[in-house]
Amino acid sequence: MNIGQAARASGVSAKMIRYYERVGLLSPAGRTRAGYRVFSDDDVHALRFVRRARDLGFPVADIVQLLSLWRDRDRESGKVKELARAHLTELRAKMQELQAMAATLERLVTSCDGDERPSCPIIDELADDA
Amino acid sequence: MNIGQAARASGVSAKMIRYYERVGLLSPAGRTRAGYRVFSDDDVHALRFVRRARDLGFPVADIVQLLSLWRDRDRESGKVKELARAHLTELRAKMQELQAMAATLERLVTSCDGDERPSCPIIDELADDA
DNA sequence: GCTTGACCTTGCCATTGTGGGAACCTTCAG
DNA sequence: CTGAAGGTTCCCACAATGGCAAGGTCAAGC
Repeated sequence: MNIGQAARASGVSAKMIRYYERVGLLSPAGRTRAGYRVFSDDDVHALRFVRRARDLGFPVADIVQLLSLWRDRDRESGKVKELARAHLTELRAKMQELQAMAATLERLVTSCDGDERPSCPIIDELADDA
Repeated sequence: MNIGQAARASGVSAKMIRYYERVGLLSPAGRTRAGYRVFSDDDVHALRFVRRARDLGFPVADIVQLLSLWRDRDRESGKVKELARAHLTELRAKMQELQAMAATLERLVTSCDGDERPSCPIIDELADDA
């Protein structure tokens, strides 16, 4: 099948399939004589794998590892778990950053009257000379 | 003062000061005859404002608005509050995305033995044929 | 006055993953 | 044969930040 069909079958856009190939996440697809990429069912399977990993927020670099572990019949599940755990730690760190911002912002939003008058604790805190 | 001093005084890197000027967040700084940018205390004050807003995760486009509201003696605090509230909504949305990923990932990590054997629910779920 | 080091200038490259569009070629159906 | 749909590559853009390189400037010390 060609790239459009593979895209529809996998849920990965044609654009991204080309990108993944370019950055080495996927090995170069075969080509017809005219230069069209050709995909097998296995390729589509791999694309779905990639999409699911992306949906979990794994960066492309991690997915390279995950794909290789997936294909390794002798993998140690410990390695997969380590990757996942490290990523989970990343996610939690980002969540905490956002959480901290949100907490401050919430406090400010709550304390601001938000009417037609200029007095505004939000602006005041941003402009704080301290 | 020159850009390095302004950077140290504001906590915004020289690189970012130039960037903010280039993208129109800050009006172009004055220059010495030699072409060095010159900053006033007011400029530094604005830079600190920008840094605090960035620390709260406001995108540059929002900060353009916030700066203009800060300078507007007749601002309506309602407009500030609206900006802040919209950003807070964004933050919460991102947190929820991350939260969903983290929840799935946590379930998977917990269910994986993570030893030297290949069996791995994490890989299984990513590769799921369903 | 000259050298040296610190600091300034601009400009380009990289990041991360995704989309948009142009210019051009291929395939297939009518 | 022609036209539509879809493939190809390449460039651009996003957001915000850092790094590096080549070159100009300034101030201090000799």
